[in-house]
Amino acid sequence: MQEKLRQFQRYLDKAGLKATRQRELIARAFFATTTHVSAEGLYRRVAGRHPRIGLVTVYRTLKLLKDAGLAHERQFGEGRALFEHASSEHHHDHIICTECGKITEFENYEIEALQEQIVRRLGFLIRHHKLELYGLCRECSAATGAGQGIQTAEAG
Amino acid sequence: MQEKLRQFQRYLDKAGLKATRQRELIARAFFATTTHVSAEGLYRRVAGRHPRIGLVTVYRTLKLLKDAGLAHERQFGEGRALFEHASSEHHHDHIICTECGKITEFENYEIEALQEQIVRRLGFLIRHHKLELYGLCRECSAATGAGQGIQTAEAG
DNA sequence: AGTGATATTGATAATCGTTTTCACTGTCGT
DNA sequence: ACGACAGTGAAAACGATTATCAATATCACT
Ligand SMILES: [Mn+2]
Ligand SMILES: [Mn+2]
Ligand SMILES: [Zn+2]
Ligand SMILES: [Zn+2]
Repeated sequence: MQEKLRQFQRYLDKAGLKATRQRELIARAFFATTTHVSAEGLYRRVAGRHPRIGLVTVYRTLKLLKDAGLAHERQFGEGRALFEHASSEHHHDHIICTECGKITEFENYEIEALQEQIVRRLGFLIRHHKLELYGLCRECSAATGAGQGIQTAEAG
Repeated sequence: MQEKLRQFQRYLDKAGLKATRQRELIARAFFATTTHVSAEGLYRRVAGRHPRIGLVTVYRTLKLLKDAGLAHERQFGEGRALFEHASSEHHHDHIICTECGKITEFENYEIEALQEQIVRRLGFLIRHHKLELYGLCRECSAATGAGQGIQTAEAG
């Protein structure tokens, strides 16, 4: 957390940007999150104790955090974007429960490798990809009484 | 095309909806497309010869076509949605050129199978998925002079 | 073919997350 | 401390899509 804050300060300095009170507060709140958070959600966390900060500045600071390589922006389905730490850890993809909104992360080397092959075959140069599985989590599928039989992945 | 139109008419009839002049014109224009088209794009095609049709009706008819199982709606990146025929053919995923917007389709059974495994392991019940690869197509990567060396898929 | 209940249309306004604008304020190198 | 200029926040703008609503078209039933 302290290290990430320092990284952010360093980025601002190198980019000739100013280290403002608001930026530090927002970055601190962001690094304190452990899940996927929306701009609005982060705003509420910050505004709780610092009412003078505007939602616009949260949007702007999140963009800076992305530029600094410290945040990833995700667009699940429609609606608002969610942000999460851009850990130096592994890349991961997501499973989203369409009922309760729960987001589960996973990583699968084989899928990534297969994507590689496909792309190379087609002559593309891949920059990034998006793999999202939508469905019901264990709890929600139990609750809605959906059969637990074998399900065929069919996509949209 | 004639068959798809008939399917649409049948759907409208069964759902107690009316077969209007506008719906037929819009459906006809949609079935005449061969690529991914936006609501606005389809509207322009129709409005060319039938200026009395409104964009709103295009949106509404596209929703009906989806409900009838004849169209798929895709959300690539941000911005407007694109629609394409929901052929009875195989499911497919997409590669999108971030430079020129070209969309290439592909299907890979192994990836689908791996997704199955992951999901089953996590206890989810999958409804649909989204796999999109973003990068430069052959032409654009040549034009921008990006090296043709081996590229590592790294995702966002 | 005519009637009437009601589904549909299209112009317009509303929505919603995000970005721009702009006058005022804060930061930081000097 | 000064001053250039980047940053802030309130409000307005944005862009794709959806809701409203009065006027119109469809179609089952005569
Ligand atoms: Mn994540
Ligand atoms: Mn397609
Ligand atoms: Zn759930
Ligand atoms: Zn291209």
